Amino acid sequence: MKWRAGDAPTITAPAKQTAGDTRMIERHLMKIRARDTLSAEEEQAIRGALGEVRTHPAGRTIIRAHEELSESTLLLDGILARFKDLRSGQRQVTELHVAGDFADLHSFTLKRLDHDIMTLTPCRIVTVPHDNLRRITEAHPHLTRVYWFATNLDAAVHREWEVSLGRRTAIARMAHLFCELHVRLGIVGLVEGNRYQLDLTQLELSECLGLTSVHVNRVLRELREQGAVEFRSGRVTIRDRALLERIAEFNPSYLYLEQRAR
Amino acid sequence: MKWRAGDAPTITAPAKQTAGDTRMIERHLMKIRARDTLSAEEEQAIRGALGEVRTHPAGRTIIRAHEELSESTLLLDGILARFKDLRSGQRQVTELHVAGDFADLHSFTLKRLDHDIMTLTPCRIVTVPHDNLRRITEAHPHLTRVYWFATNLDAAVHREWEVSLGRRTAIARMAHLFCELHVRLGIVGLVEGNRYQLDLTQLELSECLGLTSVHVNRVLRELREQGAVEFRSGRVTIRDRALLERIAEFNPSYLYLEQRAR
DNA sequence: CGTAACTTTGAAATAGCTCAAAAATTGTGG
DNA sequence: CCACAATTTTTGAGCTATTTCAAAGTTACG
Repeated sequence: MKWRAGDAPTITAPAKQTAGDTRMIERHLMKIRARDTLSAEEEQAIRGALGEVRTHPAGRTIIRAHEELSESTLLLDGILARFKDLRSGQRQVTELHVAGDFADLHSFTLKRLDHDIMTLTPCRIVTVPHDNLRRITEAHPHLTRVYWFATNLDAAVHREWEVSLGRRTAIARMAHLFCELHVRLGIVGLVEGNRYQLDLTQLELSECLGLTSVHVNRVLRELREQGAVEFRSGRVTIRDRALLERIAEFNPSYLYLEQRAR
Repeated sequence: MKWRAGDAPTITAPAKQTAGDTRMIERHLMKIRARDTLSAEEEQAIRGALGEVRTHPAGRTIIRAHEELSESTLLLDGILARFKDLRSGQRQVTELHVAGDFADLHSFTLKRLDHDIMTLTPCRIVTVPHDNLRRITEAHPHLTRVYWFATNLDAAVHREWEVSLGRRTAIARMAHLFCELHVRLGIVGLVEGNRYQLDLTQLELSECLGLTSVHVNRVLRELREQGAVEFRSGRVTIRDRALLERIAEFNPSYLYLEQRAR
């Protein structure tokens, strides 16, 4: 079952682990290295900044708007959603996060968030205390830019979603989201060929796309019938990537997938 | 007349001025000080980072997507729009910028932008070379956080626009934009009582709101008839702020208008 | 003062929504 | 491992917010 925000939170036993586990932040490093270089020293600085590892079941709001935050959350596994609800109960997801993403690196400078963050699937996360981030900004200018870049990348995703929400048709929005996630999950090694796991309900997809779940259902059928992409039991199978990207008018340049000079 | 992107750019004679002009960046400082404190030394570092002053007429695309950038643009006067066009010619504005905003501080870490930026009114800007920003990040950790915060604030605005575009009705979107600009222009001293200058066409408003200009026209009439707000000849007059905010479901917390600890 | 840009209005069309219910799937306790 | 309960998906039928198309006013400026 998937829980809505507002349900009583279940206490999650924080599964403390050795934060230095070499493989743990592998996907995070893959994401950084898709765009920049990291020195051994910088990698060490990142590892040294890690706090506790925790696991959360699906459907938990793990960060609430307006709460003062003293750490950021790095997603190791699972899918997180940033979202806002209107009084009517309508929800808009403003970004999805995948393994390797910071869910709320922006809380380092904002101190509190203007939105909630919830788990859409079971998630493993590691905390990064702001004090440690501050030390990084004082000692590692390049690494600071790397993380500043990461928050600017979130903003670029927000902009592309604004274009989808404001101007793309329902089918193009859906196609665009599948394209984006294909790229983002590919970067961190979570795509096998033309397939990737995406354990969201059609309601959750609709909350990303500014549509109703009923219409998402119809749009998924249309995409399937056109032979572009299939979404079934939490798995996306891209049948015709060129077609899908044409429907979406997808241009990955907003994901900044090129190496930058230090 | 307002020019569309794609028109031949007119050469703008860069009006070089003494970059140190004390008042010049006043609005920029007001914006920062609405959320943080600045030491005299930091203020000096900002002034020392300024490059050339330029003026552009309305309707010029002053920064193009994908171009490599070596400086950022601080808006001194006027209104700028970040936008993306679809193949159909439909345009989505992803953020409006007002005096005191950096239009593209994110280009410091991104190196190139995923969107164009154009002047919607005549604009005066001052450039800030990235080399100077880099020097700031190496010598002024707090000021670095202030500017990182500024880009995170842009992202917060993007998120709120995603909510508008995805879930708000046309009338609420329009009302919300008027509320947002009332606050943002107020911060930099550009609101007189219940009125502020906003020299945009209804087409430009529609490009912000994911609507057609025809529907913007009808929505403006509705807001006027309800007695909430009037928009006439480039001027917004708020007749009933409480009503306007109720229509918009406006909550300014996403604008982070509180002082933060250094 | 003429012309381009912008605003306003009307009428018809439609993409996506709402409401409702059935079918399929998934998770759970026994 | 089964059977139930809950969740999720699917489909149908009617509805509506917003778009489209078209044309008439209005404003602004060279």
